Amino acid sequence: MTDLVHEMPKAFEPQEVEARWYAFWQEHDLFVASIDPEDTRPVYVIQMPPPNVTGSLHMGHAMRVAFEDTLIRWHRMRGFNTLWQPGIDHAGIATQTVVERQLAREGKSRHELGREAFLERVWAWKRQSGGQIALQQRELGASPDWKRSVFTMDPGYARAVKEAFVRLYEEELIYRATRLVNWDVEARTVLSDLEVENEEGANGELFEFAYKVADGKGEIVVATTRPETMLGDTAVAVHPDDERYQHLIGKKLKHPFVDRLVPIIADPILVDRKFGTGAVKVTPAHDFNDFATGKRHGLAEISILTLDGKINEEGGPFAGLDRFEARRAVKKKLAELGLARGSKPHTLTLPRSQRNGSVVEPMISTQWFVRMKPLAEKALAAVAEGRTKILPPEWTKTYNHFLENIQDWCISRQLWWGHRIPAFHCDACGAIHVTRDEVVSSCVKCGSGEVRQDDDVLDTWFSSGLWPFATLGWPDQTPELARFYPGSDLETGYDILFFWVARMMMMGLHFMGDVPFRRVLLAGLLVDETGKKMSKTLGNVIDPLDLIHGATFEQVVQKASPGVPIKEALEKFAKSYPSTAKMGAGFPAFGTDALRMTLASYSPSSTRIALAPRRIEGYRHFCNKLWNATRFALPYLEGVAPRDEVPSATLLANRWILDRLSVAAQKAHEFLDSYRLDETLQVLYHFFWDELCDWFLELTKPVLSGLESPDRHETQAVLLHVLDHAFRLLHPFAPFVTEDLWQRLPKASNAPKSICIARYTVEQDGRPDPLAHREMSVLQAAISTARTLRSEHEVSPKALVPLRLRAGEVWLRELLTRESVAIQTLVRTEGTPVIEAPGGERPRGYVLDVAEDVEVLVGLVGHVDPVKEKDRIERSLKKIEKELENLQKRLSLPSFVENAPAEVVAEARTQVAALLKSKSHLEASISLVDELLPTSPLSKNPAPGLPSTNHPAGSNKAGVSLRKEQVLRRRRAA
RNA sequence: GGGCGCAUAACUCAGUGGUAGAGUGCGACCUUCACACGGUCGAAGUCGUAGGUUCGAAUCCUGCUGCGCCCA
Repeated sequence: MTDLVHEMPKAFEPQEVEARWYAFWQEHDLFVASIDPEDTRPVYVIQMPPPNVTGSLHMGHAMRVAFEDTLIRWHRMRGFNTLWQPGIDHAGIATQTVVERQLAREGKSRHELGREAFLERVWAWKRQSGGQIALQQRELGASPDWKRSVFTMDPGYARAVKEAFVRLYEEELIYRATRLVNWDVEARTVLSDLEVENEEGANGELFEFAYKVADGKGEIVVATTRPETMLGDTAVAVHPDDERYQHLIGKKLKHPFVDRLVPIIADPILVDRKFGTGAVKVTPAHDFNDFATGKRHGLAEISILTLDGKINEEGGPFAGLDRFEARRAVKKKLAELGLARGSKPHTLTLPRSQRNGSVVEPMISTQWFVRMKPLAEKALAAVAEGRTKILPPEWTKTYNHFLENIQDWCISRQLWWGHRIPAFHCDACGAIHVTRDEVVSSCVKCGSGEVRQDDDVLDTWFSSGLWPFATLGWPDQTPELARFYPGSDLETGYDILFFWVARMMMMGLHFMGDVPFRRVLLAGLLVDETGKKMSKTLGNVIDPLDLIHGATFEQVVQKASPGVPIKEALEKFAKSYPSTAKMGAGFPAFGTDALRMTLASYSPSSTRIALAPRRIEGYRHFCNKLWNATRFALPYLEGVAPRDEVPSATLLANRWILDRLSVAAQKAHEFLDSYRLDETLQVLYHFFWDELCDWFLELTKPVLSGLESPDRHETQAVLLHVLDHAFRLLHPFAPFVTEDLWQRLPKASNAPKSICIARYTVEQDGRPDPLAHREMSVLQAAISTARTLRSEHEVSPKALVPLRLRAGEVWLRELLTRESVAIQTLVRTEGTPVIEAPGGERPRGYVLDVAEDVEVLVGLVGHVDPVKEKDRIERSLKKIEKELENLQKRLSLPSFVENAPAEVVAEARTQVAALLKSKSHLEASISLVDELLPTSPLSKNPAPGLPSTNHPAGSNKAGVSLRKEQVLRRRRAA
């Protein structure tokens, strides 16, 4: 028997366990989604947000796995045909940027290489590092159907993207237009509105300068935060009602640098009379408000910037300068001309590229757009009608607001890496031909051979928007599509609600005629301990694998702040994670299971999730607890025959733990169903640690270590059953440790080969037993009370104390007698506790407390310091008196008694009665303190009588947790 | 400017009208034959602030302060 114990290391070692099981799962093909027509299981589908091909694993990915894998494993165990669709996104700008940087280090540019060679280079890089994340996701225990993994540049996927584009074009939902767009001068591409981040509170200056009136009479002073744009000014606007400028409206100004006259116009929309000088320079080609103003007044749109952010030939003497150099130069020149009118500090909102942080320039450009209104209407309706539910529901408002105010979506990008737009331009006649054909050799309109494909590629999010059906073979009608569309749950961070979720909704509804998923589960964003987003700049990024395998802080910060001197990086890191100051040299190996449970333990409604390494530690301890409970149990399970039905149980502990199992399973189901992984985990943690380990195992130890007997057989069967089901319940959260331990249990010959496909525990796998619950709560209260008495009197844990339990009701005495071995063991009593009817004299040197109608008397002679004891009692008395006062005050208010529900009033009265009882006990006890001395002079005197033993019924209700019960009892008792 | 959210124990967080909870940390005792990654017991919170509604408010309403996010 003892050999089994020695087979398991004393402590849980995650690395060793994790390495074994993933390979096992893959070998046995446990994660496959079936398209077998004979397979009639219900279907459950999650589309995994595809990580970027460039990306390295970060905490966000770990969180996706923690949530989605839990839901997938849960459904798989419930007998669903599950599809967790994995994949990788080609991530246009991000990937192109990475490869361009590599080239730059070699002193080359993509333009030197040419389009074809550059793309070959990107593919090579993709082949080399593109599978990295998928491998790391395996370390997180993810269980998608890997064989179905899709890359968004796969030929099949590319075909879907092209088809979607062509159809939308044919339906006139895609069009080409010249607009003012957001230009990323660093990446040299247009961006959609969503890819521009507005940096609020940026420090800038408001620079003022004068335009001279062309007729030489006077000037007008304008203010700007971007002086260089004056090179493109085509008007100056004032408010039509502004008396200061009435006489100037309609006059012309002389541009100081270029040969142009600038009209003064009146515009009530653009101009805020109170801002600056009340006169506004108008640059239609480089400002969104000015663009609109230009349209209202028919102004010329003069673009002054090149695609890489330099001043073009329209800038006269400033041509060729970078936009920021030009800003300085223009100011200097204006000053030289005596036109500068000073500047003052000004906070402004700077538009920055989400991708590279460069300041975005509004530019006039011809691009492809998607007409969003008709698509958005359907997506709005689908959520309004409940065809797709958003959880937590607060996000629905945000979703609606976005779609109700949606602008057309610019989908073309001036990149090379991506899905090339399937449009062909004729250089002879200017015709545009959008087609599914790979090659177009002559113009369909004029027949000219001067035809070339559009140079641009599509926004990556355009292809991502097709994900739920393009991964399943669309536009073909595949068996996969028939079976797995629509998906069930879509889980992701709320930050891509607009980018991805809303667009999938629109595309899914448009192309498939149905929503892409039934529920959208939005999770918060991981931030550091100070609440800041994780970013390279702050140096607060944590590689989840470092938490799983352990790492020194030097190793951690080398990844968090690459290239930064180690000391500086460490400082940054310590600032972001103050709690790590107490963690020594680095993170210990917490293991995947602990990390996953930690991530799952946050409420889904929190928008920010501050990763606290200490919290992970708590779950590692929990894994160790699972491990050691099993290590304890295994020797007793040798030769026990596993059966699928609930074992019969006659002993209280056995009946009780089956009751608890039933409740835990029921709650687990309820919480998982409503996406409360945190609540589920809390229930299971409590079930395993507090109920199974602290009470059940402790209570059964005497039986298990005893001789063979029907009781022992029964207990062994129950022990096996509850461990088996505890592991099943926890498996979706902690796949590795539960698989390992579950495999160690004795199993029937027809048992599933892995816990992954074992049936998930349901309520009926336990056995509800209200009587056992009631009896157990009495037993727990009696034991806890005795322990508290011991401890509060500072009796050494080693000492054995005499114990007497007195109860008026026969069933209670029978119960306590039946459980006297357990009581003796758990309280550490001297001999068997005496169970008797109340009313007898209190023996000398015993202290008394009451728990659930049971008087608990602990003999303390020789164990206690009377002075300390007196102190203790007085402290308790004070507390009780305060509480009594509050309760009695409430009860004396007629308004309370009349209006509050009867139960609440009754509860208050019960509490008062109990408190009064405790109070009199305590008062009696104080006078008894002296007799606690081993040789008390008072010993000759008989102990004063104790108050009546007919205690009112306790107010404990079934269902009150042990902790709660302890609290209630403490409040009442002394 | 508009909108959303958060503020609860030292820390990280639960808690949708009945008088405060968890994990970690802290204190005391215990190296008891599953686990010191443990056991038993304990201390610790005017629930950001000021009002209001209510018999009763951490919870509902309003104002304020601080923090965060989104949109324009």
